Parts: sequence; structure tokens; C-alpha cells
Amino acid sequence: MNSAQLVDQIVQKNRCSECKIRPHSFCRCLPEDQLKQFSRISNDKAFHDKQNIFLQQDSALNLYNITEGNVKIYKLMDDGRIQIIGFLYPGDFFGSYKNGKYNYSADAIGNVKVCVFEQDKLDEYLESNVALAKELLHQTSHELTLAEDKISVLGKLDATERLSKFILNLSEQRKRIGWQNNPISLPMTRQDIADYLGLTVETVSREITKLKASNIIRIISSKQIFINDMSKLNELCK
Amino acid sequence: MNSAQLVDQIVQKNRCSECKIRPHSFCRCLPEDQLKQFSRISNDKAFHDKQNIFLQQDSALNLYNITEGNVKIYKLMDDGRIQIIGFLYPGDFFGSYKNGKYNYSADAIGNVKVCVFEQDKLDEYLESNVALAKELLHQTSHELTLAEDKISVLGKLDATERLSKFILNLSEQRKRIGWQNNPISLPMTRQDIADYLGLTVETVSREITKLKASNIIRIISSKQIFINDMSKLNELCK
DNA sequence: TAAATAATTTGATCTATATCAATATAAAAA
DNA sequence: TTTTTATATTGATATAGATCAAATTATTTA
Repeated sequence: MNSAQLVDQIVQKNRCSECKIRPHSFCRCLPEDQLKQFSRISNDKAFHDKQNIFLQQDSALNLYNITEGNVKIYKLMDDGRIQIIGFLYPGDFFGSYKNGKYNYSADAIGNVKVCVFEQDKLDEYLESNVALAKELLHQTSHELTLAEDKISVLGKLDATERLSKFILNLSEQRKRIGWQNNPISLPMTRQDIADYLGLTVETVSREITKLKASNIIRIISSKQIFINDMSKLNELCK
Repeated sequence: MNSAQLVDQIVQKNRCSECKIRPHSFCRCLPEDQLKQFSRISNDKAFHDKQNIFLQQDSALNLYNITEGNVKIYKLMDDGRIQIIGFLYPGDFFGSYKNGKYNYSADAIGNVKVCVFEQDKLDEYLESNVALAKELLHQTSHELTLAEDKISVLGKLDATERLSKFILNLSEQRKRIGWQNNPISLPMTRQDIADYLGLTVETVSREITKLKASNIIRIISSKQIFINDMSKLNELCK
């Protein structure tokens, strides 16, 4: 052991204590003195743009927590139709299961870093950490409310409402993890937005053009937009 | 204390140990000797047809567990549009929260009996019962996968696919709680089905007529249908 | 029981968004 | 840089499902 390692040992330095996203992640409920032990049940892993993380039909062995970048989770139908369930951000976790299989596939958007937990190791860890179990429960309940919100977006909102709500959500998502909420970046393609909102690329493109024409948003680049009028955008989806 | 009460005392009889739906509910994870204590943190309550259980804007103080009947949970928009999030069955729980408010409203369909927990009492109980916390986590994760399934139904399926999937889901739901899976009853109105599937009553009615015409289902009464050809129904939504 | 009301079905027409097609812009490869 | 390929936008047309309207059928009330 060299002196740096010795220092690490003394100050209990570990992956988790160094983790930038921990305050926004389910593991934030753990006290400092448990981090070293907790960091042992997970591993870092990196993925590049468009790389698959897992497929829906895979055995659901892992739970993933995003530390950097964005992930899209989606369901693919036999005939090629795709429904994107969500675009995930740092601090979000994914990999929930159903009958031992994942309920969706997951791909990296851009460069991604994740923290990978083996489901059964995590499950075992929960046994002696009610706080973590409760935190996961609360986070999952929150995810459920977000999914319920999406159900009413897809069931009841028209194209204009869907797109303005989508943009506002992106803005709020950024605020949640402490980033500026304007301008916002669209790391995903227009096709991805369409597959998320239950629309076609053409309709998404036309709706963006309409928002631009009415001066509610400004297009900095195709992947970067500035919200000129937050309240008007709000009205469009209320 | 009369002799019947004395016997109850001795055999530790209580609401939970008598509960018919417990094997299908999150509380199934509790050992017999904890039931008496557990039964103290909840209360029975009954609702009649169309009675409101709570509104979306209410403070989310309670978690409900259905012991008898059906409940619909729904979101109401300012302009009167409604999106039904789910039709719930015995053993299902509801009342999840978001910023202290419920995320939806809940109404009884027909006569309903529920078991009501105060969120904070339940939360306190979890503190000393990891098993229950884990069970709630797993159930909530499962609810999340169901919500994700609904997202792809609303985002990608056409009217025929939505209705056939809906009927198959009802059939499976019955099997889950040990009832015969055919014929199935439709305790909700056609309008409710429409508001659940993101369609109009007229479209729902026409789709039912089509299924009847192609002899895939038989209409016993408007609220009772028999599935003649399960595999054809399956093909329609695959 | 009949009368009134609510729920469901069926028909005719309209419309928001899909589809098909072409062009324009941006990104990647040569 | 230029060429190639992928992504995004815009236009013309088609269509699934909405809307409007009326007729049945079922349920509730008197």
C-alpha cells in the first residue's frame, strides 16, 4: 500500500463518497460511514452513444443508476413500432423488472456513466437498511406518478399540448439536478421525441416550427432551444 | 368481556387474520403473529357506487387497500377532459403521493370495501419491518411496469388493439386473484373504458360490435362478455 | 306498472394527425 | 475541403377516429 492509498483508507474515500450525483440519487439517504460498504455492492460502467445497455428480453439481473449522461428506455413491438417510455437523467435509476425480464430496453444517448447494482445483492443489502428500502420505495412511487402523468399526456393531450409539456418537463428536469433551466438541450433526435410523445417526426417538426413562429421558443441549434415565454408555454399545456 | 371476545383474544383473532384478500395483497408478507399489531394501524371503510374516495387536490394522508369491489383512479383536467389511470381490483392498493397531494382522484365502482392506512403510521411501521417495506417496493415496481405498459398502449396501439388488450388484461386480472377468467364482467361504463383507453364511447362501442361480429366475443349482457376465441383476441393485440 | 332518465349503439360527416414525397440542413466520412 | 449519409423541415393527400346527431336499449324513478 502506497501513502495515497493509506490516506484513502484513513478518510474512508470510496466511489460513493466521491460521487457527484449522490445528492440527487436514491443513495443520498445513506450516512457517510456506510458509503464504503455500500460502494462495494456496485460497479461503474460506461457506455457510448447509441450503445445498448440491456434488452427487454434479457434476464433482469441489474439495477442501474445514472451518474453521467442520458439514457432512453423503450419498448419495441414485433412489427417494429417503438414506444419510448422515458429519457433518463443523472440521478435516475432504471432496470425494473417483470417476471424476471426487464420491462423495456435501454440505450445510451451520448456518453453515459452508470453505477450497476446486482439486484440480489442490493436486495440483500436492503435487509439491513430500512432507510434505503424506504427511499427506493419513495423514489419508485414518484416514478409511478410520473408514469401516470405520461398516461394522461398520451391519452388526452393533442400534439401542441404534448410538445409544450415535453419542453417544460425537460426544463424542470434540469432544475431538479441543479442545472440552469433555460436554454435546454435536446440530446435526443426528433424521431425519439415523436416515439416518446406518440406522434410522428413530421408532426413534432411542425409543432416546433409553430412554437418558433409564435416566438414562444427560439432555436439556437436543432439540439438547443431557448424558451422565450415560459408562461405562454405553460398556457399551451394547461 | 364475553366468552366470544375471550376466545378471540386467545386465538389472536383480528381483522387482518380474517381478511380474505390478504394472500393477494402487500400485507401477505407479514407472519401470523404480527397481524394483530398490524391490524391496529388500519381501519375498514365502505363506499357505495360512484362515491368519491379522495380527490387529486386532497392532502395525501392515506394509503388504501381494496378488500372488496372495484375502484377507478383518474385525472381530471381544468376543461373537463378526464383520463382514467386504472381500474383497481381487490388486493390492489392506491393513494400514492406527490408533494403531499394525491396524483389522481379515486371513485368507487359499485360497493367497495377498503382498508385505510394513515401514511405516516404505515411509514413508521415500515421502520421496524423491512419485509413489508420490500414487499411494498416490489408491488410498486410492478405497478410501475403496468403503467409503462399502458404508456405504450396509448402511444402506439390503434383502437382495435387497445380494446382487445383491455379485455385480455381484465381476464388476466381475474385469474390473478383466483377468479375464473371467462366470462368477464365489465363493472365500468363504456364511457369509462373510453376514458381509460384514450378513445371515445362511440369508438369503444363500434370496436365491441366488431369483436362480436367476428365471433371473437359473445355479449352476455352489456356488462358481461364471454371470450369465444382467446387466441384470436391475442393475435389482435400482439 | 309506466314514465323518465341514463347508457349504448349506429349512422353521417369532419378533422387532427398520419402517410407519402420532396427538399433542406446538419453531421460524418472520404 | 467535398461527398456521402443522416436528420430535420415543409408540402400534398389520406385516414383513423373524433364529433355531431339520432335511434335503441337498459336502468331508475314515480
